[in-house]
Amino acid sequence: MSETIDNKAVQQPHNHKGCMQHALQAAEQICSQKGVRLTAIRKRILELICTSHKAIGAYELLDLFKLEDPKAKPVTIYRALDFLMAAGLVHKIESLNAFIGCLQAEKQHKSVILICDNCKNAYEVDATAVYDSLFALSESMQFKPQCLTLELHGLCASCR
Amino acid sequence: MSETIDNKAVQQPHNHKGCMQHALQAAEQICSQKGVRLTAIRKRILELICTSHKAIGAYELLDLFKLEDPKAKPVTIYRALDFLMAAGLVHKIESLNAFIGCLQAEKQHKSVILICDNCKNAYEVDATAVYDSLFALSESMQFKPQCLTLELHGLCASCR
DNA sequence: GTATTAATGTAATATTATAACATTTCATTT
DNA sequence: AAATGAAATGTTATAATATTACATTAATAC
Repeated sequence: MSETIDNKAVQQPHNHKGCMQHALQAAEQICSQKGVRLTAIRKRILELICTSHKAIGAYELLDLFKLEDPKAKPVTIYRALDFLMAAGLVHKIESLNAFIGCLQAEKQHKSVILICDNCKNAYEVDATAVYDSLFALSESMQFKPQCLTLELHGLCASCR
Repeated sequence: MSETIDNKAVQQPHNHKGCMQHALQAAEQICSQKGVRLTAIRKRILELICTSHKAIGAYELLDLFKLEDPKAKPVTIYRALDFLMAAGLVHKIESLNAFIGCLQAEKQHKSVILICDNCKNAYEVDATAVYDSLFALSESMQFKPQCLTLELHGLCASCR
């Protein structure tokens, strides 16, 4: 596995090819570890998602995918997305109904997604402290936490 | 304005009528303060939402509202929801595409929504510490935070 | 009372997501 | 390599969520 990615660095202008390669390598390894199949469709959808750091909608993906497979249907995309999300390779941004590639799928992560409403880039950054605080709160409420949606909209360093 | 509501108490079995009354009173006051109009439709939609602590979908609301106004259309509901959200009286739960009444609209609040996946109740609880942690993180990333989606699914004290 | 703005009515449609069932592909066993 | 069973994909249809555009009515300001 290649080295991990630095949260701050990736939000600067960067050689994006590396992100894509990293994501695909991680995907191959994670799927083989889990004994699940990264099929051609799934891999291609992941590539399309990782083409940029902007969240992409399912139907946008469909349009792109159709360029190569004109007979593709929505369910093709949603099935691939379900698989990729279950594998932790892709996350859904609920507040956008759109999807981003996970840059660090190989690490178990506690992250927040920072979404720039100007440039539309969305980055996952580590938020262990936030999670700790949330877990403490849950405990005090006797609430058993299972699945967190944590999305912060705003303006990124470049756009503010 | 009546006394504030205790986070923990509201999640126990309680006399729900109080919640509803509190929400409607707060709504009247907030709207009059802001100089906006809590029309009959808007008030009724808020009442319907506050009927329970379960998040309710726009089309479920429409079905209920149609019992009284059979000619109502989706946009009737979405307009009311937009108004109520802008006034801070209702929140959308993005991970459910559904809506809950805000129990403490009169207080400026930094809250997380705890959603029980068993009983479906959703409660907003104060999460100032979580926000502090998030703001510190934002600052370190030079990210200017504007709008947070913070929804924690799990099991509530009664259902765990 | 008239003008202006806000709210609502009405119709149509856009966007997002899933269900149901048939067929094909892949991996395993024989 | 053929038979089997499970997983993936193909195909059609439809469900669920949300918005646009324009007409009409109601409230507020002058």
